[in-house]
Amino acid sequence: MSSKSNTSDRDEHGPHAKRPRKGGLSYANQGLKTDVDFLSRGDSDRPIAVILTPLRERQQQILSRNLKAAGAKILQFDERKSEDEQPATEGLVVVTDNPKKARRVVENREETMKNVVFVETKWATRVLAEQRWVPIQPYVLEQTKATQHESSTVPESDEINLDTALEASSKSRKNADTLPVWCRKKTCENSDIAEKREFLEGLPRFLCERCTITQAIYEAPNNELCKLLEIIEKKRRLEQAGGSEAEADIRARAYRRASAALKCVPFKLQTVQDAQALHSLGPRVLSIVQEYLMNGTVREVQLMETDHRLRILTQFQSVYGLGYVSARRYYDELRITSMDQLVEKSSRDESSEANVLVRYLGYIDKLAHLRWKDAVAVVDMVSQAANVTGEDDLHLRFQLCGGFRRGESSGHDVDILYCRQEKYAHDCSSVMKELISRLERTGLIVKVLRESSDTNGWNEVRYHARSSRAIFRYAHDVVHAIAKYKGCFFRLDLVGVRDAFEFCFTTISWSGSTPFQRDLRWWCEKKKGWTFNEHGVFDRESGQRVKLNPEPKSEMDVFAALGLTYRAPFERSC
DNA sequence: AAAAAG
DNA sequence: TTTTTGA
DNA sequence: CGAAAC
Repeated sequence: MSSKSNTSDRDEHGPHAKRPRKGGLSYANQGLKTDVDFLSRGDSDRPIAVILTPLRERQQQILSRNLKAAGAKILQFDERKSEDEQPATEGLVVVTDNPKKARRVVENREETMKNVVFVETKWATRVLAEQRWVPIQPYVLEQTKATQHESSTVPESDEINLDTALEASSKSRKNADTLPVWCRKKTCENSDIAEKREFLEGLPRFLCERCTITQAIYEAPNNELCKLLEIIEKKRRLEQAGGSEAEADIRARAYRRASAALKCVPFKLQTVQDAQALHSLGPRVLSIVQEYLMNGTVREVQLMETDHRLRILTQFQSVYGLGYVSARRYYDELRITSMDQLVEKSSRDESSEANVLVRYLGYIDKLAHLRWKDAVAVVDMVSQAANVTGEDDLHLRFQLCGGFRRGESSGHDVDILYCRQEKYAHDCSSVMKELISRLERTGLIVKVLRESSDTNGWNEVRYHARSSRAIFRYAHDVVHAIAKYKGCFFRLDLVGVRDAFEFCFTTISWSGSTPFQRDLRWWCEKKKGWTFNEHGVFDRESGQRVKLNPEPKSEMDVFAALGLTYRAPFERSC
């Protein structure tokens, strides 16, 4: 898109403008047609400058990277003063969670700045979610004008400070000239029903074409409903609703898909009609949605809390090695009706089946959820242990995947991928055994629950899955283990990619989320006639590897080669 | 359970 | 109405 | 080889 055409209709991008609808995608552009520089035109022709302060580190990283990509100029203000490069920018937006502190920081830094506007981080999130300019007015926290501070007596406490500022802001809001252009326009509320409906209907069919930005940073607006739907999903699986396991799975999955679809909606659903406009919500799910909107609760969900069997099954099913089938068998046939009984009886069980279970159950009461920060630290430890031991360097690179890569704040397991560094990529031998032993020696891995076999020697593997008939040279090395960090135990999954060129496909696959992956693979099948898996892309007919050019080296390359708009990991949390 | 294909 | 739903 | 689990 040329910048010239932008200039001509710049005014129409303001808060209130009734913009001409482009291809039916008005509310947000979650489809393929992305206006990359939608933040680059603010007041005059200067880019909009955005300061992020003070925010949690991870949030700041994510917002900063993406606002910049959208064309905004990012000014990093931390406590210590940095150097020069003053932006003589008119429109300065300060994105912050703490207006008082932010104001102090900004004032210390810069006297010449005019028209500073403090906005909630929600604004930035929405801008990115909708991929377009969003009026900041409803999100404004406080407005500061340098001239007004000088005239007013210096207030000591923050409370007073805030009060006067608010007063000033309401005055200056009327005084249009002192404000950046986007503030001069009147409020544009997102309660415009027609616009909402149009947005919902305009969402692309496949989850891999949408983005879910709010998930990683904030609780999404429809989070409560999503959680309820996911509880119903679990319940349907536990109860084996609908006869066979497969039928239960298909029906349960519909609820998961509905939840996933809702996670791409940047505003809170008010009516069933809103929900109806969404893809993958049919009559059954809508009746649940209606129940929720009317009562705030769903009876089927409450059963999960009241019913003893369902409660115990839920506990069992969370144990490594126990799926829905085994959980039911233990409860219904073996009459094991509590976690304590499970621990006791399985320890007396001699079968090899129970072996893994026992290994895991030994840690059951010590297992803890990790925070994002810890997961990142764990990757560091793994990397250290693998490469710096005074022994031969394994030349590995590591990649955090799973929920933590998508920016989720906590999780019960850490997924780490590894392969040889580029210089050593020709070597496809397995290092799994060596890596495990090094991690055991450093004390990170406490117990190996399961590891893939045949890692020695050539190990050429041909997979002839019925549906794909795909062929690849090496199976991935997989380790499921229990690890210990800071006195906490948790599940650690390691995946070794022996053909290093497959790494970008493996990274996409292991970064999830599950619904995102399903739709990505389904999209490949439908739109391209290709089969996508953790090894690469294969032609459905011939089973041959599809030669993508240029050969993808990163996730971004893969999206590009497929013809999909790139979605950052945190945009895949559906 | 929902949507696409037949 | 039948088929498909990730690998 | 198929079921179950991840």
